[in-house]
Amino acid sequence: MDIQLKINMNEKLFLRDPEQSELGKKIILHSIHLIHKNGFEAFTFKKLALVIGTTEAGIYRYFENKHRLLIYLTAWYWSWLEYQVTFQINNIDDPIFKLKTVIKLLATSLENDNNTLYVDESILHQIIITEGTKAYLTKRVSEDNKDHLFKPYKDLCAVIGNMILECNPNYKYPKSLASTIIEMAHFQNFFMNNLPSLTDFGQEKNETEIVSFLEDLVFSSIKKP
Amino acid sequence: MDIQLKINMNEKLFLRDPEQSELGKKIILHSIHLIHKNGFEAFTFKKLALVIGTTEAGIYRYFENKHRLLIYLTAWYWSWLEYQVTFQINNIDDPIFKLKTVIKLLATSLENDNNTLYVDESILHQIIITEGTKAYLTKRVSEDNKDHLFKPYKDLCAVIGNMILECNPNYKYPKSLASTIIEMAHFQNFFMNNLPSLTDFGQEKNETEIVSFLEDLVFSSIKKP
DNA sequence: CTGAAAAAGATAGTATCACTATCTTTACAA
DNA sequence: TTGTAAAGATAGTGATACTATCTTTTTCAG
Repeated sequence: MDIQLKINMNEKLFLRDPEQSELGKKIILHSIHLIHKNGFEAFTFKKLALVIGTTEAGIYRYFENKHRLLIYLTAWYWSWLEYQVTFQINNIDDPIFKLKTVIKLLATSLENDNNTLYVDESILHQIIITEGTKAYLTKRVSEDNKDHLFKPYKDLCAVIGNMILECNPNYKYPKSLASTIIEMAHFQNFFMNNLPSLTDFGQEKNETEIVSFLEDLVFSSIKKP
Repeated sequence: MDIQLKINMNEKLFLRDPEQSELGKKIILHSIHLIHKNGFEAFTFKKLALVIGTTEAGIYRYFENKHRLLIYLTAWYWSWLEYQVTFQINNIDDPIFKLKTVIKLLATSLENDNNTLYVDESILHQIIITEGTKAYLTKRVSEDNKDHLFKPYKDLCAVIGNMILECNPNYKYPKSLASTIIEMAHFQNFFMNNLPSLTDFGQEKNETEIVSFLEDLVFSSIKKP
């Protein structure tokens, strides 16, 4: 079975669709590697152009600027993750199991999904941990939000929020708990690896402990009295 | 009573101590206002110099670069907040009350502390919400951590972690829960004001609801069985 | 197969940014 | 009075974040 997964992206995320050309796919592939290697601040279109073997101007035809490219990558990631969630909980009724599946997907390293040829999901996951919040922690967040650039993130949050309500329809903060799970899955990972005294996983550096923490947090909160 | 609060800062945070001169204090005061107004990305030493009436080179004598200045501001903020916590829980024994005090301090707007003349804490609080995580979400985080630049943040986290253990000595994740409280107090505030569908407070936009959410989250988690 | 249009490549230019260097002036303290 | 540290003034450099334009290549419809 040779199935290709195609994620439909909001057209405002780019100037020219990078999935429609070889150059565009190279931009996605190599921007992920470059941002992972040097961090988003040190990442420039000039360096990217050099690696790809094109010119700065060539990349500007696809993305307005590097911030838009970051938003594109995060949007892609959240869309892909929502698909993974949908796929893995298919035919499952137990909302507790669903939530555990989501937590595991968020908090553990991903094996690469061979259905997407030019995106390395495990590296992208690392990028989202370190750089993901920078996509929306800006002065432009409201304008970008009006263009629906954060829809995939909000959709995933809504999906998780609904699972929480399935567990306990009376729980008062499903959306806030959902965004807490998402952010903390990543922050606890970053802390564990970089500022370990902010976590309880500094010795082992084991992602399964993050899963345990998040499960404890979530199921304590939504447990019916 | 005219008491001045002086926060001792790690010397690696600056090249020349900004608290020791008029120019230094102007740098702190006006950098806070400029970052608040235009965001950290648009903030430059040139613009700051123009506002203050000095030169770019003058500011470089105090701070290596704008990222170091951001780390300084965050370190100042967390030190100041730990002092507020210490002050407010003085003579209190009930660990539940202590935790509630911390949550309120983290999650609600601060009235300006007149004991610090050149820092506007309520604006600084806003900055830390939007820009605070950018201080450590970098490739340099480990080096900066070795220089103890994040000590105030880690200290506050440890204080909160100990309160959690006072409530329940058997709770398994005191530090991770502490860092979760700190980050979520800020993130839920940012979401509420900018991406409200990620929270359950979008209608009211009331900080006390964030407090309720965090209290529910924390006390559900650490409750003894 | 041809011709038009779209994409990509090549090159150049500009304003701003992120510094570094150096020289002069001011302040204040021994 | 003189030495020293801070601040001011000015200049310069290489990188960044674009924009513009012109040429070449590719594509694909007729």
